[in-house]
Parts: sequence; C-alpha cells; structure tokens
Amino acid sequence: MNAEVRQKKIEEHLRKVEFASLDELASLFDASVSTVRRDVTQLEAKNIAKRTHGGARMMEAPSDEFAFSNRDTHQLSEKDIIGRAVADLIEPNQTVILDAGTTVYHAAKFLESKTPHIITNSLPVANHYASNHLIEVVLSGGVIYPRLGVLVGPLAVESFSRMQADVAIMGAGGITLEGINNSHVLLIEIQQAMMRAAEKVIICVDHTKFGRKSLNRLCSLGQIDTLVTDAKASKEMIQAMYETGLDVVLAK
Amino acid sequence: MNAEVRQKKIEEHLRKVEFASLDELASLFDASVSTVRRDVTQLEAKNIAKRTHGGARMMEAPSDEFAFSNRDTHQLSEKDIIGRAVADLIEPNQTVILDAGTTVYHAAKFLESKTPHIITNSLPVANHYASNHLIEVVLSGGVIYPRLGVLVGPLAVESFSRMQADVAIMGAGGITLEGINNSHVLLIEIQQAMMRAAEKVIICVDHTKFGRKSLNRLCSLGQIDTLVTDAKASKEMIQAMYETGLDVVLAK
DNA sequence: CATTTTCTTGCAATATCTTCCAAAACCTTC
DNA sequence: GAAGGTTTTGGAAGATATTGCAAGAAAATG
Repeated sequence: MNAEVRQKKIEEHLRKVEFASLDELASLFDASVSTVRRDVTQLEAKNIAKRTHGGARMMEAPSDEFAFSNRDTHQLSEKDIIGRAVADLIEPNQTVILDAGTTVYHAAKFLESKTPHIITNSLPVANHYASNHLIEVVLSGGVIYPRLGVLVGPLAVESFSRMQADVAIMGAGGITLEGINNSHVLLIEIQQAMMRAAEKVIICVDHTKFGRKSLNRLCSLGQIDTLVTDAKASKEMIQAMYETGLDVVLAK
Repeated sequence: MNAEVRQKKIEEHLRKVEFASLDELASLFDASVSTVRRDVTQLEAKNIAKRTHGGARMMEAPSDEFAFSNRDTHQLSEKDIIGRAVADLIEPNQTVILDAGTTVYHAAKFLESKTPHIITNSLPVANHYASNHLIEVVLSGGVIYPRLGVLVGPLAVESFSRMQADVAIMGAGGITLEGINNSHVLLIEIQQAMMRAAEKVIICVDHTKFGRKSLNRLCSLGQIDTLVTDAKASKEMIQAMYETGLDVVLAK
C-alpha cells in the first residue's frame, strides 16, 4: 500500500477511535510496526496526531474541549500570551464579538479592564462574565453543541446577522496563504455572520495552526484585518502574509 | 494497555464517581496499584485530579457558580421534591421550555431520563446539560442578567415568540387567587412569550410564595394548566384554586 | 502506641523507541 | 526492458521508558 494512502487511513482511523496502538495500526493496515511508527511520526509533524508510547492519539484541536481543563499547560501559557496581545488591540468600551475558540476564550480573560460590550455564542465566555456586573454580555441564541459549549444553528446565525460590533475576535482550525479554515461546518456559517456584523476582524491562532488545512474554508486572508499569533509560528508564512497586506501581530 | 489510554479512562471514571481508591482503579483497568498510582500522580501534575491517601479525587467538583443555586440551601430539599413531581408530569421526548427560576432549575435536574428537548433562557440550566450528548438544548439569545444568569431583553422575547413547545415549566415570585406575579419586570415579558409558545403551562412554586404579591402581574390562574407545590402550602388556598378548575399537584 | 494501610524508593523484567542496515520497490535514464 | 540511483520497508541491536514487585518509611486507625 502507498504510504500516503496508509497515512490517510491511519488518520481516518484515529479520528474514529481517538487512540490506537502501533500494533493495532500495523495489523489493521498490513504493515510493520516500524512503518506505521514512521507514519505516525509524520502525522505528528503535520500536527494531525500525537505520538504516545506504544501508540498514537488524535490531535484534536484543543478548541474542542468545552471543559477547558486543559492538560497542556505549555500551550496554555502560549494562548495566554496571544490573549493578552489581542486584548491590547481593543479600545475601551468597544462592542466586541467573541467566538467559541479556546484561544479566544483566553483573550476574553484579559478584556475585563476595557469594559467592553461583549457579544458571543460561547457558553464558557458567557459563564466567565456572567457574574460581572460591569460588563454587558449578549449571548446569541442557538442549539448547544455539547462538546464545545458553542451555540450553533439558524438561531445563532440570525442573531449575529442583526448585530453590529466594532471588532470580531475569532479563532480558526487552520491557516494557510490560501485562507482560513475551520474543522466544524456548523461554525463556519456563524463565523461568517460574525464577520459581516463587525467592522474589524481579528483572528487569533497559535503556531500549531499554521499550514494546517481543515475541511471547510472560512474566508480568504484578504477578508480579515489582523492576525495575532505567537512567536513560534513559521517565519516564512508570516512574512508572506505580511506581504499580502495583512496586519500580523506576534505576541510577546 | 497504553498509559495514555489508561489515564484517560481513569480521568473519565473519576469524573463520574468523584472519588476512587487505587485498588479500585487498578482492578478496573487491569494494572498494578503502582501503575495507577503513577498515573494519578501524573494527572495531579496536570491539575486534573488530586491524590489522596489510598485513592484519588476529581479536581473540580462540578458546581454552579450562580448566586441562586446556593442562595437558599435551607429549602433545597423541598425544591427537589417539587422538581421530581414536575418531572413526573413530563412525557418522554417532549419539547420543554424551562425558565430561570430556582425551583425550575431543580426540576431540570430530574428531567434527564425523559430525554426531553429543552428550550431555556437560563444559563445554569444550559450549563447543567451542556456536556450531555443525549439531550438537545436550545438557548434563547439575550443579555445576561448577572446575578441570576438569565437571558433577558428583546432578543430573548423574540426567540420564544418563534418557538413551539409541548410544555412550559416556570417559576413565579408570588401566587394568589387573583393570579401569578413576578418581581422582575424583565422576566414578565419573556414568561408571557414562553406561555404563548407552549401548549401546556406548569407553574412550580414552594409554599412560601402563596399569598405573596409582587409588583408585576404575570397572568391569571386561568391561563395556566398545572400548579406544582409542596405539602406545606396553605390548604385553603389550594382548595380554592382547585375549585377554579386548576390542576394542583402536591409534591411528595 | 501498636497495627494496618499506604507511600516512596530502588530494582529487575518487559515493552517500546531510536538508529542503523539490508532488502525490496520504485523511479529515472538510456 | 536494463542499469543505476532513490525511496520505502522490515527488521535487528542497543538505548530508553514503562511496569510490577519488594523493603523500608510514612501515615492513618483504633
């Protein structure tokens, strides 16, 4: 079997089972353990999977965890750094749309001092401000998508189509020179409504999202105003994006 | 079994049972006590669990951070009794509107087995079901009213004016023979929209609400179908209400 | 305070990983 | 299609990580 095909199959399988041992993968796709180990190593380089001792785990975009009980403290601080940089871009008392990405959630934590008006479809963000009397939070309606705590569906889209905001702060599943992607179809429509409702669009992603293509296209780079990421992001891609006229902010 | 898989399973198990002994974990996942001890140590390092002598405890007890949920602990068991009685009135798979009252919140906890479709403007109710894949929850839009975690305002009213449901379960600030009252002006409009959206209206109040007049009138007794309360409620008033044709349920 | 349970530490057995190499498959060029 | 080179594959050897066990230390129990 072709290496590329095999890796694709491994990826598919991991998407289904989340974990798999190398033995399991080897027998499943009729290759030696050495071979699937190499495959998984390559998948890891592409940020698709994560190698573990004896197996591999799907690299679910960390934005997929509603609980935000993030295990990876290393990346958590990175997201905090990005979050702080995003908050620096916001003027006091602006109306800000926040989407449901984890990176965006971390940005939300640093917005408090700007006393913004917040519009969001993220339950975690809403909960974070729910007991704060000083900050007005508007929650869009919608169906709760369990794992993420995001409000989705027509009600959510329609809510945003009638809003007006100064800035939209959004996450993404992946970013390439061709545009921005998100792995969840349901979120695309909402994010597009958010973009229409806001005068300025800020995308914040950590470096692992660079070069990563997800299934669904959100928009081209020309449709956003500012990109905020951390210093580990690929220098070449950042340079190339900067040359397209995009305002790129490297956090910290 | 893979170490990572095992730790994931331990985490899941702990999320369910909150506490677990090392022996229990060891036999459950077919590993030695030493191994699960090391696992739990790692989970502790990631701030997921806390080690105790002989076992492990989940780090974050799922708690509701909203004011009302711990405000009245003295009547908590009474509200639970009412809540159970309300849940008994619901058929499986019905579409149920839940408002943001504390008594209603307690009813929500007992609805799980009916796999209802839930429509609500209460953040605590939404959070309660947010991670449950089996139950569909629609959250209305609106502005968050901080202390209570209720969604209010035109967006909320409008959301409900476009919904259709089998039952609406609502709380109240006070109830007399002349009708039902609520102290929060903002909620009245929403509750009226809820009533219009539902075929059947259930009001649940504990006995302290009887004879209590609040500032704002919600509706007359004729506009609701069922009243659920506890056994300490005034016998005379209940008898009088029963004679008007209202279906009164005494919980317990 | 003695007994029991659990914890820590060190160690040996096992499993897995890395690195290297040779065989096989594939590609290029003639 | 043959010759020569490149890539991929499977496996072996030593390095590393994980696991289970045992003995002494620490903590809980009554």
